[in-house]
Amino acid sequence: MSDLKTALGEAVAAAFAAEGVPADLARVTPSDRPDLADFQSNGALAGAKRVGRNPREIAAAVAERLKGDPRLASVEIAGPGFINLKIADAALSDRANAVAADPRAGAETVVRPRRVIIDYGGPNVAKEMHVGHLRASIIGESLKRIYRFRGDEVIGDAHFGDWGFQMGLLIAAVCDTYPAIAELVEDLNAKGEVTEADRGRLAVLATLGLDDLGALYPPAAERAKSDVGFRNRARRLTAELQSKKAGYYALWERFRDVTREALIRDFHALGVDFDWWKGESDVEDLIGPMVAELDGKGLLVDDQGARIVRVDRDGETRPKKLADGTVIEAPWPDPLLVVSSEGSAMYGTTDLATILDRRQAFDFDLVIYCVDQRQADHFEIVFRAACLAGYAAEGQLIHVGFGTMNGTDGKPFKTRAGGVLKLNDLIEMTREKARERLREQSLGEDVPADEFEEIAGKVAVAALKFADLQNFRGTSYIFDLDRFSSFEGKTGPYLLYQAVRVKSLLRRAAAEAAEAGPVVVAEPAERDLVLALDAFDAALADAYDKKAPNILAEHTYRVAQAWSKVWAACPILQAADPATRASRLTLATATLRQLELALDLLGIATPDRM
RNA sequence: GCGCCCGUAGCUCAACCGGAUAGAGCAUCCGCCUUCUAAGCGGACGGUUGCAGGUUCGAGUCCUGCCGGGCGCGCCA
Repeated sequence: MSDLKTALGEAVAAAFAAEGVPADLARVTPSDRPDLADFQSNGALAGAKRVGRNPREIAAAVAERLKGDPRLASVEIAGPGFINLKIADAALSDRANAVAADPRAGAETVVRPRRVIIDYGGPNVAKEMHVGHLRASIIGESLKRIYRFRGDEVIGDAHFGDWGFQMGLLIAAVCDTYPAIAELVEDLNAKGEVTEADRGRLAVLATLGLDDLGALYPPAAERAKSDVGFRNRARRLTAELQSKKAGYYALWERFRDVTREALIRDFHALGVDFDWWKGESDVEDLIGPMVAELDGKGLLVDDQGARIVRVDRDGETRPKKLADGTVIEAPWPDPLLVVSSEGSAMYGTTDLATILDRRQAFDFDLVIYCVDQRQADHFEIVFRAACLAGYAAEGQLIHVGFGTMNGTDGKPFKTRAGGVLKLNDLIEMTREKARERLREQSLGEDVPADEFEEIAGKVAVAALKFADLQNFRGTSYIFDLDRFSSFEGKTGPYLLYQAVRVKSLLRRAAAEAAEAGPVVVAEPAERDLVLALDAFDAALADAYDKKAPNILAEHTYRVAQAWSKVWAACPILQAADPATRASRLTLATATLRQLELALDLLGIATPDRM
């Protein structure tokens, strides 16, 4: 069952073909002029040049062929050759009934499902989430849901940053701060293993919380920039951890576990859940054999003491400025640094090994990296290396970049105090605002305390997520606290509110034993609502193809708005006659289903009341 | 220096392979609750799409050059 746009597209294509104009030009789109038509086709304009005919003449001939179509109330030609189509109310009613009867609310599935991994979220050990993580997790989560709903087999992977130089920094900082832990770690290092007898002593590690780690890491990272001795020590500790020295490894396990546990909880509160929590450490064992394999394939080249894979193709160069100021033509992209001059694996090495791991664990057709746009060059290099190594085919690895969240000064967002705003603080702030609003509605007295909290949480998450998702992912935007915690206008809570009003209405209808029946579209507001509902599949397909949840967000808002207008203009339970009431109840049910479904695909849960 | 992204209403953002009169929300102003949740609905105000050229029947969208902003450019991740 296809939507009106597709069905009309086929009819127009047939008419074009019959006129000898390429049918691929016969695209039907929602009308730019709702006052004149529901849909339009601009194909005659594009086709005129190709076939050497006047566009209006083509449009007239096509229109003539379309006039007999019972689904069309009118076919008109306007301007230089636009074909304007107005749908008959009966056809609109049919479509509404079809959407109402469909558990998927009119959405199709892909013809050929793919195996897809979506890498998103970007959590790291010892780092509490801040507002910057909002985009990374929200966009990826929505893409995961959209892809899965369209029929692909999808794995969401958090790709936990738990292995690397930052771990050495953290070990140094923790040992300097907590002598008892330092003593235990040295002891275990000396023994070379952790035995059953050490169980009790390990309890001291359990006192380390994410708060402690979060407080220790930033100053340590800062110190490493200027203090060469400290930096070298952290490097050494990193290497010793990576060789799995018992004490450091035990300490690191605590870092990993305490962080992962807290992050899983925080992500879940945001409606973000991963299928895989694979860490960078999980591919550590693959790196040695992988390097040997790359070497065997002749891909590794020695360069300034390091080992690299060149990924530039013939003739790909760019002017490059050297340290001494001279400019030379150098290959581009830069090579992938696989082994540093100190013999350690780098960021890109781990990423490459992760691709290999994913190939082995889940024979993917596609991996989507939902990561900050700033890493575009890095991924280009890694992807090319992966193709050269034979881990992926051209086009199977995609970087879906997103812009940064900036402050009003145009730079990455900072609080007034100059620090980062913790994601949990932002959520709690918004949740408190939701509680206040609920108390004003005096809903607080009517619902149990736990439901009250649940509603406040859902409203807060809806506000934050929708505020982000309505922006195209690729562009940076200015983070405005007021806008993110706003509940009126084009916001998440507005969308929830529309769905909740329908739920309330349907509860009442059930109590009055009011029956639903066939939809018969009559009022202008009803027409607009059905046209909005009809556009679901197109929005979904577009969001899928472009990996852009904002397209679905926009659609969802339109449906909510169209419903709100019906609500204001068309009495439902008090409708003039039983048939109208039955029709509107069906329309309400269909709208609710699509709204809840679309919101769910955006990662937003709908409460029963608010 | 080189590359990528961006510049649209007072503010924050949209705009479907180039199409008609560039759309929303917020803010401001004016209306609408004895009837299904007013977190709502209706209306008004608000634009030389950074600037200058070019391609086209037609450009916010494509090309060139400027201006302004953000980001990136092997031994951090």
